[in-house]
Amino acid sequence: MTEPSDDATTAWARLLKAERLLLSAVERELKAAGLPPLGWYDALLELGRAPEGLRPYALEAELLLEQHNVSRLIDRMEKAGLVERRPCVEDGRGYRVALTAAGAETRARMWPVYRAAIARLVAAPLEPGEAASLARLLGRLIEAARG
Amino acid sequence: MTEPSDDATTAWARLLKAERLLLSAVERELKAAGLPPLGWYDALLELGRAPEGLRPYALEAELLLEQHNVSRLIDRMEKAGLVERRPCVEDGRGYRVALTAAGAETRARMWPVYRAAIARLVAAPLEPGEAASLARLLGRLIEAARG
DNA sequence: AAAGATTGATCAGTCAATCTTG
DNA sequence: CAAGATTGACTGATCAATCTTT
Repeated sequence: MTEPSDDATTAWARLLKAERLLLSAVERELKAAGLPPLGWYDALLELGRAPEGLRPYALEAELLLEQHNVSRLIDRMEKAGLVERRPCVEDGRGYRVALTAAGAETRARMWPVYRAAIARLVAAPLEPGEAASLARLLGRLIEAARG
Repeated sequence: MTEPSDDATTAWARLLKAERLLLSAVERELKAAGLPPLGWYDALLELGRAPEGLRPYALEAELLLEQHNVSRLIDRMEKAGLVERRPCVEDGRGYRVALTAAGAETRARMWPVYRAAIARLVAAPLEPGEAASLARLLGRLIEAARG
């Protein structure tokens, strides 16, 4: 079948629209609170799980970013003092990126704002169980796009 | 309630991830076919519904773009010969944007590529009826974000 | 003053080329 | 040569200021 159903086309259009609307609302709230953009949160979160630091290529896979974008994201976050580059003994080509204390602190300040936005924009509009349904359906799309 | 459920948080994370993955796949395919980015398609589609042209502020609302971004999008599309700016008798501050023949033709060439991508990325991974469920749930988020 | 639209400056993302080490 | 990472040049998005007309 090469013809998508109307339902599939509507779902696709709404996926784009919902993402834009919700993401822009979240970014607006973070900015209003004097906090960094959401992309930084994701990076800080991943790095927080690896006290010894992560290789850029590992961040690349987690964040769905390209190599040069990771490189520049790390540049900006390092400049802001939130992460640091540490030499890597096992592979001289690369290094490890690790959270600084300021990075951990910034992530901690971002979460309440982020959490409140998710509660209002995602949890509140849905009936109990619908969030799980939505997560399941989106999970199917993600799996299929990867395979 | 200010604490989102885990389901809501998962749904949010997957909304971001699914949108990124699917959109980047679609953009890749359009580019591989020598076609313009998806944002142009949306604009061409809206303009195709209004033979007499649309005011930029109307496009702004439809496409969820900001005024200055619409202004520059029109610049690029006009430069590519796909739309034209027409004087507007009823309001001297603005103008109307209208499709050219080349714009209509480009939109027609984009649709088969776009349609095939939606079929593969959205329709194929879901069971019958699931696309409708997904569309409904996303619609709820969109409504709530607007209200 | 408010609405419609544009512009210059700056910041982030992308492309292609490059550099270093495995 | 392949993998990890960076850089310069360009394109696109954003911020703040501006201009014109209502």
